[in-house]
Amino acid sequence: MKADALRGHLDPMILAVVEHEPLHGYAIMEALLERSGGELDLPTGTLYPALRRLERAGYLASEWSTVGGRKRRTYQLTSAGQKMLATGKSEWDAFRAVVEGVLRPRGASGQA
Amino acid sequence: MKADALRGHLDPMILAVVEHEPLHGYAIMEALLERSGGELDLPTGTLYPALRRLERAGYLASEWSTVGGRKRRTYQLTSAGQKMLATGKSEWDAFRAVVEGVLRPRGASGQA
DNA sequence: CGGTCATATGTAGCTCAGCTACATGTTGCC
DNA sequence: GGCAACATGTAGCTGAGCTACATATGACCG
Repeated sequence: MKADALRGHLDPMILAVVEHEPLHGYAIMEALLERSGGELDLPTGTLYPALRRLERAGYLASEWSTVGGRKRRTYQLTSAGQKMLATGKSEWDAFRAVVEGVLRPRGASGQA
Repeated sequence: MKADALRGHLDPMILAVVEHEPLHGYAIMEALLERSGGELDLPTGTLYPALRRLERAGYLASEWSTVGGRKRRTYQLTSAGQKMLATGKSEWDAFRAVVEGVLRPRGASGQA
């Protein structure tokens, strides 16, 4: 998958992954990989800054813990994050409709 | 629509618009606007550089003409452009599947 | 005849998200 | 000892789409 394609779509995807259960960064990476059927393999240089961005924006809240000697920073969705996720989903639907309307127009005046 | 969302998806959309008939820049803008139901209103600072980029890449070929005293640069799809459009469409399908798999997972192990 | 809108094309410069590459440390296995 | 998986993070680059600006013609109105 091309890198640019993700632009602006990654944030809601991350929020969606922690919607029902808080997860730490590494687990979020694995969840994205699994939900995408192995397609979405984020580099750490993408994920961790994104998580900090989302926390700074108030959509995620984090908490440190130690499990088996390893430090984890666990993120959970805030209420603002829930709203943002809902917004993101409907924005995705709108975006998808736009792209498909252009890529595969049907009906009235689109076709030559 | 957020600006970032378009990243990496605009190119195939432009190619799709000139798939069946060559169009000049301004007409491409209008076609995108129409096919998207008024959602996709590109600034000229986005479209014209994009067209030049696509031409440089060999996906479009352009030709100047004058209609009613106004100069037009008309773009048509090259054979490389046709291939690129097909590639772009299937990449879009894959991307869409990834996003929706993450945003709205169903089945096996995704849900909490 | 002057103003303004639609038509038509273009450039300069900014922004910033996702990337590559690097840096650090633990646990577990061979 | 060494390597993989686990776990988190920063510095710096890239480039596409954006804002703002610049230019020019034709059409319509008063």
